[in-house]
Amino acid sequence: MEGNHGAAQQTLPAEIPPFPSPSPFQPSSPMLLPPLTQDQSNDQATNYLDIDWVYLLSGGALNPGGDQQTVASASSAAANVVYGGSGGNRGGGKSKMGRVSRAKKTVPPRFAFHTKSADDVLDDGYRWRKYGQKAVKNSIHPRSYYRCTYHTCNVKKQIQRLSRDTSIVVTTYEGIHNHPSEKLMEALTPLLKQLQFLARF
DNA sequence: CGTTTTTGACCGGCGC
DNA sequence: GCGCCGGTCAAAAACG
Repeated sequence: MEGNHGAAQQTLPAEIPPFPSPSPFQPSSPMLLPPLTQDQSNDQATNYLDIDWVYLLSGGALNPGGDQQTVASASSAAANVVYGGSGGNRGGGKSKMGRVSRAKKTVPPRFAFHTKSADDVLDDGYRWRKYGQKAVKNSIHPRSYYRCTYHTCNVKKQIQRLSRDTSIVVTTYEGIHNHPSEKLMEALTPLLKQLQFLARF
């Protein structure tokens, strides 16, 4: 979000270190959100947490007491994306401005995945509703914005492809779900029932 | 007919 | 203060 454009502009880290090895990550396997360090809300410093969980889950070991990959690298490659505004004027033609007070500017912790997949949106067990799409600078691929459709859940995620390697999809999560995913519950219900049955003895 | 996607406009922050 | 830029809104279309 920190729109520092000029010298080094790159909000999303286009340079998360890639996997050392192809991880056996299946897009259909439900993922639990890993524990996050609650942001300490530094004044204006965006607390950018960028961990390659796929790498971690696939056997990559962290140094104890060590530093995760808190990468906030910014690379600059000047290239202007020329995409003309489409002529067709369609939805969204609003000219009123009395918008209700927006959410405050709190920057929840974010973390990104690199996924090698042919499909943009990977099935993580939650239901997402797309609410935006923007062209990314120095990339021909757009970035898509999704939001969790659960009633009171405000988790968001962004999906974009690397311009260089089209097979790499970067999924950036923002926030923590306050509810279990229906797919997870569906998978867990038989186990819970069996657990209850066994607990009677 | 309800839900999701599409897509230009709008908003707020930041650099100059 | 202006303009760029990334993120969000919301009307209409698309989808089932």
